[in-house]
Formats: sequence, C-alpha cells, structure tokens
Amino acid sequence: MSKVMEGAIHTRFVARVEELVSTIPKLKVMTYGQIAAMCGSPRAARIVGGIAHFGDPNLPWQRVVSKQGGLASGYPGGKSGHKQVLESEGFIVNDDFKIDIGNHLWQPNQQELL
DNA sequence: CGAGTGACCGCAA
DNA sequence: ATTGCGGCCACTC
Repeated sequence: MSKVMEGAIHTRFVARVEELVSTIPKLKVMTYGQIAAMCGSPRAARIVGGIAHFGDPNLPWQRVVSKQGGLASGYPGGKSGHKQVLESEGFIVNDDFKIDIGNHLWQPNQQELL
C-alpha cells in the first residue's frame, strides 16, 4: 500500500477523511465509498481504507464499514476484533461479520438539515 | 513519467 | 444468492 498513511503523513485528502471520520457519532457508521465521495473522490474508497489502516488510531475507525455493512479484515484483531468493538458500542453484528447499515448509516448532511 | 499498493466497489457468469 | 475479476484513485519511489 502507499506509504502515505504508514508515515502518518497528512495530505489534504487524508486530513479530510480523518476529520470526517472524527465526526461520526456513536451508533452511526459510514461507508468507505461514502467518505471518499465526501472528500472529493467518489472512487477512492480504497484510499480511505488505507488511511483507516494507518491513520490516527484515536479516531473511530470501527464506525467505518464497507457498503454492505461488512467489517474490516485489516482491523486490529481482524473482523472478530472489529466485531467486538462494535458490539461494545451497542451495534448488532451478524455472524457474517456484518451490521445493518440501513439502520446505522450516518449522513453528515442531515446535520444541516436538522 | 511509469509502476506498484490496497480495512473498496460494481458488474458478469 | 455466491465467486471472480478488473477498475479505481491518492500517493510513493
């Protein structure tokens, strides 16, 4: 993977992604593609994944999932670890390591709409 | 400039 | 429904 995130280098894109992730409230999740789109690159979901792996560990990366609600294989402890973290936050994780994003999906825009 | 990387996404069979 | 494959894009060397 590009060593962008490994070196914890803050590029424009990375900064936006991290900032966005930091705004995800509890019991809410965002998809990689969604995040990428909001950061200006709808097709850069993979990049977001890379940032998730090597980005700021203080951020709630556990609230970032795939579009199908699938957990992250690269999460510390694997999907199992990811699952436990989510469950500890109150999420309901299936045996398939998936969550119901339809029920938890967070859309920052709705913040303004309120 | 060209090639390689990946916690993804979407389409085809 | 599941599996496989290719494209994708920000970034580095």
